Amino acid sequence: MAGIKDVAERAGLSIATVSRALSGKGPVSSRSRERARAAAAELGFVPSYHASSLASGRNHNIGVVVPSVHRWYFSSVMEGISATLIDAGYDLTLYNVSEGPKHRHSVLNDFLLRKRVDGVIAVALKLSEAEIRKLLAVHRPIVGIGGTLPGAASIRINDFDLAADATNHLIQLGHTRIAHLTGGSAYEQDFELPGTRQRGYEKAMRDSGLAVRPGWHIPADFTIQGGYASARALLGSTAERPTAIFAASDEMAIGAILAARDFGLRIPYDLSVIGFDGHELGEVFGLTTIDQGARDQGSLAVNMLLSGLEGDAGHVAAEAEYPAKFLIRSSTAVPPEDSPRTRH
Amino acid sequence: MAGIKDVAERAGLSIATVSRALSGKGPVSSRSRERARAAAAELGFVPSYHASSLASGRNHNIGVVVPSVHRWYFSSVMEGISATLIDAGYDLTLYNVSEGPKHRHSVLNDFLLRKRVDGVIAVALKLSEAEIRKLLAVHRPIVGIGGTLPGAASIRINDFDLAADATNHLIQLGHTRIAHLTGGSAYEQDFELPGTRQRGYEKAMRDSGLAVRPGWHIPADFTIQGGYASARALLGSTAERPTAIFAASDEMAIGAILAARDFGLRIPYDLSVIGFDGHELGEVFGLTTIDQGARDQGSLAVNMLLSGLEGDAGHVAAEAEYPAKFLIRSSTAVPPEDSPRTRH
DNA sequence: TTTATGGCTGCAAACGTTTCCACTCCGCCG
DNA sequence: CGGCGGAGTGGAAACGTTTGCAGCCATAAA
Repeated sequence: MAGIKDVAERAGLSIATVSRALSGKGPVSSRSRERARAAAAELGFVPSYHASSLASGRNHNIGVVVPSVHRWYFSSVMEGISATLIDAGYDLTLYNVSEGPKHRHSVLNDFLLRKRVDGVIAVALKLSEAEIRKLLAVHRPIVGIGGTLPGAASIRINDFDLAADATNHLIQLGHTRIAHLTGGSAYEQDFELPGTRQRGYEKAMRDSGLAVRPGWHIPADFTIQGGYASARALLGSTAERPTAIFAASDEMAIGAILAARDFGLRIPYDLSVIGFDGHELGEVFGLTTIDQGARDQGSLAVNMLLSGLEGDAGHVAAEAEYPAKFLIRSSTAVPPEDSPRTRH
Repeated sequence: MAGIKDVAERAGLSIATVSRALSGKGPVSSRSRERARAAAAELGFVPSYHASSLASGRNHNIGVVVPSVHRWYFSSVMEGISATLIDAGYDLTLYNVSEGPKHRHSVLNDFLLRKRVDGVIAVALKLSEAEIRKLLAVHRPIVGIGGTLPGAASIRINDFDLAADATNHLIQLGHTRIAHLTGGSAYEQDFELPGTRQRGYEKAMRDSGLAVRPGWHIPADFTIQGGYASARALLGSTAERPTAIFAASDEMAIGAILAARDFGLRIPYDLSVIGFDGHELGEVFGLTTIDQGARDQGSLAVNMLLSGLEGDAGHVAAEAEYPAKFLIRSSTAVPPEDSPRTRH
């Protein structure tokens, strides 16, 4: 393996000059620059990552902590993050802590403290203040996505208002019996948005003087399967049936649509369904939803991080609210005229 | 930031001893070990990643190259890889090249050559021999998943035989008019398995003397949306309708089921559908499929890589075939008795 | 008592860059 | 015409570990 020394020899230059020529930092005559480049190319020289990081203190590496890489929202964000990082010439070190608290703990207290990343993006992770403090002590910038980080920058959507908007959309159509599919408790551990969206739903209901029936916000786990199972239970029950469902994720909404079909309910005539997220699959089902642009949020997070890294402003802009788009398709309509059968 | 020097001073030991004590390599008296540990803990010492990598030549970091992190198969494999790596104390550097050839090229010819990873896992990527040669020159082990890598280790399932099995399952049920949903051409660029599965399908058909009608293997793009669109086109056409569909992915199979429902076809009475992969969602649809244990393949790849790294065997075991499981659920049955209407 | 043995230990040399500093030119301004 | 500044260069000191080597001191064997 050729080192910078070999390049210097071959180019007839000093190591220092070659380093400057290849990195683009510092003044180098164009003649020297050419020579250095040529020699490096001939030798197939690639600078040692560790040596240069050690000497410069810059890693060109961003750590990303996610609760799962398998679910739609996270992999969407990841796509945005990874594409933007590659373009910027940065590595992306992935810490997927889906295996539970053990991994979460070792990542936060071991892996991430070894100063091998220049910054951290935490996706939908509720970090404690102590955890943030420790991270900030080692890495300049941290940005959170989908959840505020006390003391660090973050980018998020307004889950509360948007959930209220979604609910209001149904209310304005004339619905009064609106159920809500939300996150399960296991999910919640590290993740505040299910709760936030649920509160948005409750507020909209209350503001319109509508009852939030206890049986009508149902934990699912944000997946199609979960939404399907919960909606089956809901729609199959002998109690009065809702005329609309607001699901806190598109996946659960799709599950609800599938369940409704099982019962022969036509969407949107017998049942309106609105989701939340902007899942590509929503198109197939004509799902009305709120598109939160997960992918773009990832890109944005990277840009925030990198600008805070390059500019020595030290800390990154405090908090950015990402504008979500209301997407009205064909899964929501006015409620059925005949107040549907009230069994029993 | 405390360095090893500070720890040594505090513990009243030499730097060398502290290093050995903390890393566990080399002989250290238990008394020294205790002292070193205590001092390190008190100072909150975390060894510098780059310095130790530079000195030791070991990175404790694996590079993973994937064509996408957003689709089911890849994110499943990633889950397995990431969990196993964290347990082993390794970092995972993710190179997601879904953005196309530009990223693919810079990752393979730039990012990965800077010796910052100890090994590479390439998922479903068709690497050229030249690319593999360059990688092997820098990193000892490389293992591929879901695609053979000439000259490197790989772990894969037997796509050809399994696709034939799936097709034969339908044939044995009595089906003769069997359509196949396969990958699209854009997808194919870097990925050999759609073609392989298609050839398995064709072989099984030929072996049973059945016609492979040109209009009946249809490109989709491995997604639910793609499968849905293709199946709609297929089932809605005026031509003779197949009684069974073999989809090269579960997602496409699910799309086909949704499309069939649109046409009022009952699964499996009017139409049998078999998938391929082991997608969790298959359960909801009662999808008969071949579970290829994507997640476990990821774990296995890591173990192969790490054992080739720790043992200085140099190269990793050549090629492992992962056993897939045939999962018969309720989406396949004997074909309808009345040879269904042949329109036109 | 002497000599081998072997576990512990510390010194110092890597590892391969980046970057500070000092130095030499050269052109330009006063 | 002298001094000044700035571009270009090279030497050498970091950066913070790991590890080869050699020395040391017990203990066991002769």
